[in-house]
Amino acid sequence: MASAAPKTTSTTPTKLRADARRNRDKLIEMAAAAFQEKGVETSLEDIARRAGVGIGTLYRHFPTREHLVEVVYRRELESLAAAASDLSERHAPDVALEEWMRRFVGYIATKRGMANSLRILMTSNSSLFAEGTGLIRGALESLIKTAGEKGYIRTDIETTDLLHALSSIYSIPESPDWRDRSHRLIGLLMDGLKTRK
Amino acid sequence: MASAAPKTTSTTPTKLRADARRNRDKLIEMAAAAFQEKGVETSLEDIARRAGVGIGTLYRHFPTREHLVEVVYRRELESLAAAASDLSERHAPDVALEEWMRRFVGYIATKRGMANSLRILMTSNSSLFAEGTGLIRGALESLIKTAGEKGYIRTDIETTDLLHALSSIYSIPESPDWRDRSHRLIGLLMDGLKTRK
DNA sequence: CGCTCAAACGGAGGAGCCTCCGGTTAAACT
DNA sequence: AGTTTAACCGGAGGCTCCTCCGTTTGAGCG
Repeated sequence: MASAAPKTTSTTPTKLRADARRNRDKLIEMAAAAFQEKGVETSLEDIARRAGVGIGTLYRHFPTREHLVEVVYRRELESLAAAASDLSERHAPDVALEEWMRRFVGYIATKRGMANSLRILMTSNSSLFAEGTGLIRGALESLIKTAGEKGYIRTDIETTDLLHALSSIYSIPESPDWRDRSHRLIGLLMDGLKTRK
Repeated sequence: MASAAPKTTSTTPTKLRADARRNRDKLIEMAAAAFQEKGVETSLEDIARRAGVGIGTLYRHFPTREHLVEVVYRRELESLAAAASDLSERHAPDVALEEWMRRFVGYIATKRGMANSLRILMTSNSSLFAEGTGLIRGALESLIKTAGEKGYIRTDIETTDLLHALSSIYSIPESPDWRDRSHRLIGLLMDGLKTRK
């Protein structure tokens, strides 16, 4: 009964008519923006409106709110992972690492508050999250590795440990200076990473 | 910010105007019936209609769907627990135990399918569930105890074990003969309980 | 009793959800 | 280029949610 969900990767493989693909992309883009500023509870009708399509079109592409959330979520995760190699090319390894951690924090910041809705996704489609953390872990790992090899930071760092340290930012209570706090924490971590053992 | 939720026990202590209490009780009763036959997703408007009150009245008493669900849930839990002593008075200890287990099974049967909605409650108000299982455990325990003391069943039974065995019925896949299966399981358990070690 | 008024009622109204289907159009074929 | 048609579009419609506020009523008091 409840099986065989169609794949909905952001790099959609299924062939779509030109107009369909256009609308789909626009919807994802607008949904991302809307989720950002109003949380996942935003009106779907509003998202459709912003994308300049009818509500019917939205529902055809994403039969469920969760489908849409999933695609947006995965997309952001992928771009965050991709940013790692990008930053590596453009900056010194330590700068790249720090900047990436900042972005990571910025990313999970937007995810607070919609924890409840994400939980539904989490239980119904846990593979998404497994993949997701895999991607992130990989990105962080490669940053650590190159920075370590080139002598910018120590080499005895466990990726998992650093990831945990970053994730702990979740638990910093909501407050106006949340961003500052998390950035200070990252600074602290960087100092620690640069310490020769 | 999110704290100090008003107590909503089924034995409501807060003084209410006569009409208010009447409506409240009627609403709970109808909600229980509606949840039973259509699941927790039933239209609240429908519940109000059945209870013969306006939707506004429903929302005043239960600002949230979850509030209503909680009250109904707790009520049923309490009556299930209360049934234990009732059965004890009316039947031989072993019969009482078996009958109670049947009712228990019947109860959790109605809770399948609305697992998702209950999960929200579970995370937001876990004390309810702690209390709930406590009540149930207590009821089962006293049934086992008297049946054991009077020599109807063996005395080396752990309440928790039996409870687990009963709860495992959750995992029996949905099917037309679900009820039969679970009753056979109970029969099996009873046979085991009567075996002198 | 009859008055008073805080408490309770109830339903209209604005907004969102989701479905359904007649109209539109990209793209394959001739 | 013209035709065909399957894929796609969009919004009206039926339903539910939840709030807000004018009206009704229970119950304490003179």
